[in-house]
Amino acid sequence: MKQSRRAATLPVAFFRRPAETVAAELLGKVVVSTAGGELAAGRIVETEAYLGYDDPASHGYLHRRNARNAALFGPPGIWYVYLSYGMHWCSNLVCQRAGLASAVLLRALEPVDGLATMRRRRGSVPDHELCSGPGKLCQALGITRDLDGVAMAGGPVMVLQGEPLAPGSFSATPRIGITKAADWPLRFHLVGSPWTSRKEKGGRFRRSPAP
DNA sequence: GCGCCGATTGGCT
DNA sequence: GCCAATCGGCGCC
Repeated sequence: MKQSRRAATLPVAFFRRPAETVAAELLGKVVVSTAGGELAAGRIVETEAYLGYDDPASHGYLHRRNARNAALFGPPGIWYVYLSYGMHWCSNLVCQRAGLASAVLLRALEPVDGLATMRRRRGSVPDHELCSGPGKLCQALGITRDLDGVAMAGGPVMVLQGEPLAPGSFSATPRIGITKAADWPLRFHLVGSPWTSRKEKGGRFRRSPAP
């Protein structure tokens, strides 16, 4: 029986590639969570790639492995979830192959389903701030350490095929919130999306300097 | 609208 | 003791 393209879960092979490639291609895909017994879903509009043991910003830099980041060294297609600044959960999808410590951080979503649940979980914030950051989207989707090390396919939080993106609809910019190798252009976002963690700068969104 | 700062946990020096 | 892949509140243009 033929499955609808929209409803198909991404195959593990999708993640068996460099994090940079996966990060770009995750844009437009839909994350569906049933964590906590409630449905919440969003379209991915912003990601960040962490390349592996030779990326100074990766938690697995120089193969540093500990109790917190063990899932990062696991097989492609599993979740790596960690606590940031002692307060916020951040969700990654492991890429390429086990042992490389390569992953993609989900940074922002456009809410598409379960808005009432997201609003309740997030408190009173405007809708464009429900999932506009890695910690915020985890709170909105009910993601916690429970998801760490769990397979994406068939698990409580899955990524589905979205509509194909038009060529040139995304852009690569420097990574956010880190001090090492932050300038590497490994943050990907849908150009012009109002759902990202940062407002668009430059181009038509900013007045040109006086001549 | 922008920038600074504190909250709070865990792993490392 | 220090720092971190963050967030939200507050003060000041």
